[in-house]
Amino acid sequence: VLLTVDEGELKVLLLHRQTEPARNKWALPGGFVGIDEPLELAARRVLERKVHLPQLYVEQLFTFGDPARDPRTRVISVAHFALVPADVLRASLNTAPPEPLTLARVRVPWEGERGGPAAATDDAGHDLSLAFDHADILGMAVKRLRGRLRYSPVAFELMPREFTLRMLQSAYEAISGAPHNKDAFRRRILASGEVKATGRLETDVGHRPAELYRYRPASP
Amino acid sequence: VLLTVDEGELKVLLLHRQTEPARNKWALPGGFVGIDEPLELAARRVLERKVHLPQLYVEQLFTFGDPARDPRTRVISVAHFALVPADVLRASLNTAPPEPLTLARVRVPWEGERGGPAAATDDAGHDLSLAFDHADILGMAVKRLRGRLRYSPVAFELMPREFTLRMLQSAYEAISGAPHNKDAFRRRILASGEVKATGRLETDVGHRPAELYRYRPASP
DNA sequence: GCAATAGTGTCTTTCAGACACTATATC
DNA sequence: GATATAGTGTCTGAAAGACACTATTGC
Repeated sequence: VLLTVDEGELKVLLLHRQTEPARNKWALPGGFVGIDEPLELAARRVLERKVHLPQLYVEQLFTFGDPARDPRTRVISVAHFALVPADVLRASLNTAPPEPLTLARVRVPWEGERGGPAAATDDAGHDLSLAFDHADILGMAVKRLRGRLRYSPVAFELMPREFTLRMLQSAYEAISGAPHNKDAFRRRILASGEVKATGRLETDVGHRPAELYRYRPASP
Repeated sequence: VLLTVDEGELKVLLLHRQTEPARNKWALPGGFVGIDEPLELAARRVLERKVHLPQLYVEQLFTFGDPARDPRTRVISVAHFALVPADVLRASLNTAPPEPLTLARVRVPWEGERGGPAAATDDAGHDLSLAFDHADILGMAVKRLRGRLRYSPVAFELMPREFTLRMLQSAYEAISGAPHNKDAFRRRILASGEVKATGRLETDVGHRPAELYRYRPASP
């Protein structure tokens, strides 16, 4: 489940299936694990084949094993989710071989961290038909990402190298699906010591430019 | 990973391996998934075979798939963790067939939710030798349980039907590995609306008896 | 009465939300 | 100068920690 925040919205990479089963539906990228291959490496390899992306954040999500989830035979999927900054992903998609893939908006029909299936929509806002139990997997990824947001610096994985605090807040809001308090957000992020001011300002923004920051992982 | 809190300490059910590999080491209960069996059902079945326990809390934990984790062949384990009140487990162990199993103390060499392997010790406090990567699995279970503690009513799964707030706090402390503030703990639990006073008091305690409460899941 | 723990009241600290205000780019 | 957003200062309210105090059982 490759997620990103693009233009203030949470998006997911989907592939258009050309073969049965679930032909013409949209699916999360997937593949088989090599007999001597670690699970996370397999997830990275699958993504690498679709979009050439080294060094992205990958985390194991959940293992889906319902006997009926694939009509062909018993398939157990160790789902992972990955995060990548939108600018990096866009650049990668432009150089990738022309494949029937899309970066779809994620529509989450529940609030907070309650969980449940999620939908993907096209640019017009119409739901895409997802293959197999991929709506459940997508929902689980969003739930996990929302949970990580509070206690883990995952949001920085979605930022370019230098970013403004407003950009970071916008990513938080896209993920959590709720607005955040500007003052409190700034105070909290700055107090966390996880960002370092560069002293430089953004340019060409038509209003007072914000300072650019970099992510600096906390030492302990 | 069957965990419980017994006598104020976090404990785990371990089986003594009688056969190679890892002979004479201690292992978490495990087994193979049936070809048409859901994953969580398999976990429940395995536990049921060891200790007859209906209706216990089971949650998928993490899937361990390192190619070298079992010396015989590639084995991928979808680890689950389960919670059971100590009194229920003790009663069940007494009626179970005499098997080489133990309820070992869990020793967590890290603080908070940092994660990492955990150890199991005998009553004298000496570490037991754990089979395969089961120290990693145990550590992951403790990490997850500590994480659940704050935002999820899992601690009630470890309580008998009626319990005092002090017992509940003791379980929290055993799991988190850190003392809690009594006043704040009481306020928080009572304010959560997840416990219902019974009006009855504990008896034969040699000091002022505490009121007994029951768990009442929050409505929404 | 003594020991031990249950349970309550209050003060302080911390932190998030709300709001108002000043600052500084582009146009 | 207008506009829009960046960034700061201050008040308030919620919740946790600290501490002191009262309550109630068995012995």
